[in-house]
Amino acid sequence: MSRWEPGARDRMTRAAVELFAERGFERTTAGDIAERAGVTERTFFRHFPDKREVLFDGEQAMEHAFQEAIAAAPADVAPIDVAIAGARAAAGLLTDRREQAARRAQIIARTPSLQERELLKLAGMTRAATDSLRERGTADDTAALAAHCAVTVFQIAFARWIDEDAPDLIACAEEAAAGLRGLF
Amino acid sequence: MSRWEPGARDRMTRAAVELFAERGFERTTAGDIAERAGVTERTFFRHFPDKREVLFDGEQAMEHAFQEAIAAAPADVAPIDVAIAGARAAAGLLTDRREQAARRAQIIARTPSLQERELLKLAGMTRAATDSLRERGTADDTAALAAHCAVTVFQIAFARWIDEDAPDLIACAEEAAAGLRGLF
DNA sequence: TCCTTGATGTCAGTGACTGTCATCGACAGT
DNA sequence: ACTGTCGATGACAGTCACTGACATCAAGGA
Repeated sequence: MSRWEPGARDRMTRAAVELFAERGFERTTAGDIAERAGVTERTFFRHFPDKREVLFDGEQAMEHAFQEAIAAAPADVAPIDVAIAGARAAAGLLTDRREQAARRAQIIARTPSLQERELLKLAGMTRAATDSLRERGTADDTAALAAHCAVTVFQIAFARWIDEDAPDLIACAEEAAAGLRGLF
Repeated sequence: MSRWEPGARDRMTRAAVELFAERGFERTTAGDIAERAGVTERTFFRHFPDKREVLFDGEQAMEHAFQEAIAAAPADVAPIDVAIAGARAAAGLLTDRREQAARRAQIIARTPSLQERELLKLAGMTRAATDSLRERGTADDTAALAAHCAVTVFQIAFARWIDEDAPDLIACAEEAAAGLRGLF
């Protein structure tokens, strides 16, 4: 038996989501989260660089899925279709966790400072997608535009999935992609 | 003659830009800015809700220009073209101030926390554009997609204007819009 | 047995904000 | 000129997000 209970990081994320849902993000201090998780505030900040980050712990996985799907696409597919395939892959990581995603989205929607962080993560996805497209030979400008479009598809699909009780996130992404094509 | 020198807000924005350029955003305290502007820290926070906001004082004007251009567009123009006309209008507010915009962009590029704030402002522009498109009868989904595309055009045009010494922001926007159409 | 390592606790400190109250020039009404 | 209100500011204390430095202690290896 170790000196401390294992799984501290996981306890902190759970405690944070609970407390944010109960009192809201701003009315929850880092000390509150740490206390509920059975650690000190200092330990909280050793695991998370700031208080917001505790809500964005899985984002890097989506970025990876996005990038790998782009890298894996056949060479003769058009950049916009490659990028959208990446968005679909990222969406695939969420399909099982709809309830959790909805709770998280509700907390973020109520808190401007968390919206900022979410936008930064989406910008990170955009940059990652842009880089992946470039590596397969897409021109810089085209890559950036296609990546932005794909992230837009992801965002709009996610919003509809949560807000309108749509059953399947991937289907929402297809719809959004179709809508995008329909604009031109 | 009044009790305090007038133009306190303007002095604070100037002082902030100077100090951020000299030492960087994080190494500048709100008290530093206030001191150089000849006021107290408390007064700084009466004018700006937070330290970052001092760099984003003119953003609302761009949002208005964006919205009004959308509202003023003829009824028979396609939504994506209306939205891009909005982006062009917003860009028009910057054409005269290239130097200032470049300084600001450099500060922001060095500071993640300022990037977050900028992304939030861009998201505000997207929402405003979406609302304006809806008001002229565009379907919700179409409006959101077109607004996202227009803001993307704005972003990419701005980046090229600053980074690649392009002479004219509006011309950059035309190029970006053409590139976007070329994706489909 | 001793030493190292890794995760944690403890504590003091900085800086971004916020609430509250006092101050004081300007301006209007008398 | 007298007076009262108003708006912008100063002064000050307080909370909370973070950070650096050092101490502690279980586990595992030499």
